[in-house]
Amino acid sequence: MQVKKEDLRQQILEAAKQEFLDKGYENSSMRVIAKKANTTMGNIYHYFDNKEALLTTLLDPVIENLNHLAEEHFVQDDQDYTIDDIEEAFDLINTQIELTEFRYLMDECLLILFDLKTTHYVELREAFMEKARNHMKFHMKMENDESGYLDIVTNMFVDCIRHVLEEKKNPEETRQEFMKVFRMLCTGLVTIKK
Amino acid sequence: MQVKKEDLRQQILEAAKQEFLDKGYENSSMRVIAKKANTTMGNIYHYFDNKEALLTTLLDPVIENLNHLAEEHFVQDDQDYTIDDIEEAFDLINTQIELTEFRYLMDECLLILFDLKTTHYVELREAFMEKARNHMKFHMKMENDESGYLDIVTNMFVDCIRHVLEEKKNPEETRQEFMKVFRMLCTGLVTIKK
Amino acid sequence: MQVKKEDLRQQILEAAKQEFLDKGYENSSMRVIAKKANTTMGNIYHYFDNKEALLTTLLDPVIENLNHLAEEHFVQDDQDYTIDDIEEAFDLINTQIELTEFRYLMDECLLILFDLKTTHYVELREAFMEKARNHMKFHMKMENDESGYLDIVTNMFVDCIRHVLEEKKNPEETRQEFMKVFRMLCTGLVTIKK
Amino acid sequence: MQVKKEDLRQQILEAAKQEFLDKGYENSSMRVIAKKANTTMGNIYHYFDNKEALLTTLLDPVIENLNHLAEEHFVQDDQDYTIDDIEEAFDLINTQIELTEFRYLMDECLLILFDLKTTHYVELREAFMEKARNHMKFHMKMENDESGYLDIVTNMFVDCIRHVLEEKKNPEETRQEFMKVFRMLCTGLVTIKK
DNA sequence: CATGAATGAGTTTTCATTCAT
DNA sequence: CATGAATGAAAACTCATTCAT
Repeated sequence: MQVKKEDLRQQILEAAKQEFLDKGYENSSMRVIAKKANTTMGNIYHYFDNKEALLTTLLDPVIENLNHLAEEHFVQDDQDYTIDDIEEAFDLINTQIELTEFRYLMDECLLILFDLKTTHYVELREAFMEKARNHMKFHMKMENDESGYLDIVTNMFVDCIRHVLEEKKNPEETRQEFMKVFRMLCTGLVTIKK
Repeated sequence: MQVKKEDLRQQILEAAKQEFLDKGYENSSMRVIAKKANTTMGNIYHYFDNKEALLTTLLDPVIENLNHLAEEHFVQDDQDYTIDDIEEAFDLINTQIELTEFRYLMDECLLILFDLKTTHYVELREAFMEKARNHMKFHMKMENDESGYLDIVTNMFVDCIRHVLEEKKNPEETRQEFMKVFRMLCTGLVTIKK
Repeated sequence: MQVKKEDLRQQILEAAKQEFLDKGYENSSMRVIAKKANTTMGNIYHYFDNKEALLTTLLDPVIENLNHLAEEHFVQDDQDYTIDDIEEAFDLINTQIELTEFRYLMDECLLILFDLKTTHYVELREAFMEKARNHMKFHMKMENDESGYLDIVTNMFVDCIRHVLEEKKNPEETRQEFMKVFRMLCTGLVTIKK
Repeated sequence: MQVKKEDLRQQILEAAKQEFLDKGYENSSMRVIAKKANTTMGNIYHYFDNKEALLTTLLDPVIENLNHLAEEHFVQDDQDYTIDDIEEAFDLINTQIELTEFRYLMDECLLILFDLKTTHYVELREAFMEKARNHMKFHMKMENDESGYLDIVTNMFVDCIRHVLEEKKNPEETRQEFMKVFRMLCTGLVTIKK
């Protein structure tokens, strides 16, 4: 009946992750998570201090990855793309995406993060989004009066990630799907700006 | 101090709507809604049978509008757009969007619907999404093996609506913003297919 | 079945007071308090925000009385008593004790305060005790090297109050009992100092 | 790292004693005791049957000492003291207190016993207190109508012990402090009776 | 209509105790 | 002996809902 420590820990985390994805963190109940992890509520507290610790364990690596991404990718000396060199640029991105940490971002826990309504992660998330908006603003040479536009496009980029993740394919398929949608989004953006 | 019956009903609905938007339906508490509506929890139950009745009152018209939209707009004899006639097509849509029920869809309650995790509305929402996917599949002459792609694009379309609504501008501005993002999205789609 | 609001509020407070006296605040359970107050746990939360609010409602007036007492009675221009004028001094005190707020201190809740192990009241209590020690130090013309002695005597004074209160007699009897023990304590102190 | 059996047993007892003194028996948690004893909760149960067994091990010797004291000291053929021979009497007590089991009573566990709110020790404690009251009643030639007075004085005697113990000085200092307060208490008692 | 008291099941969390290893 | 995983009951507190007034 007894499972080895690390196994159960993973089972609990997996159950929590599924519940958080399904119901959202705030609506998930420890009782249900315990049941899904084939253990008791009390026992979960041997592995995690409290409900938020479950969230923390899942999201802290994600936040760290987001910060890495921001530091490494959101650098302002990149070229900006036009319709003329966009194909070329995509080839570059296509290669990068295989090499960089982009793929580490492809984690369902991102969806938990983006659905959160409470906790301090909301602020961390918004801080990242602000950076992403600034990055995109630079790339697209946007004026301040286009800020609403910018906001929407950035969110669509996020949703692009979101929906790729919801497909739950294998990493390679996920990457391709992401590139397909990303390309479409960028093409639209650049064409319209022209 | 006493408010007329219909007024209070609206106040309650408005408070519920704001709470549902802020916290999500499942995380909203009747106590807070009552407080925001300047009435008591008990009194809410004179106007609405239960918590779900609040949701129903808010979402049923939205569902009805979605169904109208599906019946009227998702008809298969529409022209499909190519890069060559896209400008012309947009002028048409631009006109339609002013005349048709599109504008009635521009209702924050849509956001409540799209954030729901439980209740039967999830199924109604998914049914509408399926229709929307089929519609888009036709427009874009997609093959079955592109279904993942299709799914993502449809969701992005939804998010386009979502984020326009979150801007909370006046109707005319909202419509323009929507058209801007919609045009970008479509341009990307069509260009890529070319 | 329904009791008027203020009645039940008092019932709950009385039940809490008895439980706190019996088991100590930390060991008292809301469930038991509810049962003793003939209501449900949930209902207590209509009257009081949480368990500590029960304590606060009981102890805040006590703290206030202690502060009044300290301000009014712990004044340093009092005469100090010697064995020679002690009888005379007692007559004075006997009168004062009838007129001043001393009698308001004769509240069982003092016992709750003195048994507390946690919460911020511990600090408030100790602050008062420090003042009382200083007051007694002045009266008894104590030197610093007698501080241990002082501490003990002050605590015995407190216990004098404590045990008078535990007798649960009517106010007049309580006052007399207090004076009897107080006189004994002071006589011992003064005689020994001589 | 491993400690010899008897050593660990003592460590656990010491940790329990400190916790019981700090938080009271009822508020102490086995988890904290285990941590303070540098062992695990489970392991405590190899040495002691349950939480109450910890208490029993600490308090049974104390109870036994109290019973010895009662049998040996609470004998009714003692002299009774008056104001005239009190100095002489104190010299006697001062000697006795060094020789007799009085010193064995000077055990912090007494404080645990006097703070207990539950368990059968409450009854044992009260039984001892009753004997002590009877003893003091005899010494002071009290009438029945002075029983309230008696109760208080006995409790003050207990508190006298309590506060001496809380000072945590070395045995000799403790004895002297006790004598100082004890003398003051008795002087007051006897003088007043006069 | 309106109030807010009342209920009971739900929530997260803690705790003494047991048990497999 | 020792570990720490596991359990189940109890803790404080919340919440949708009902009902007396």
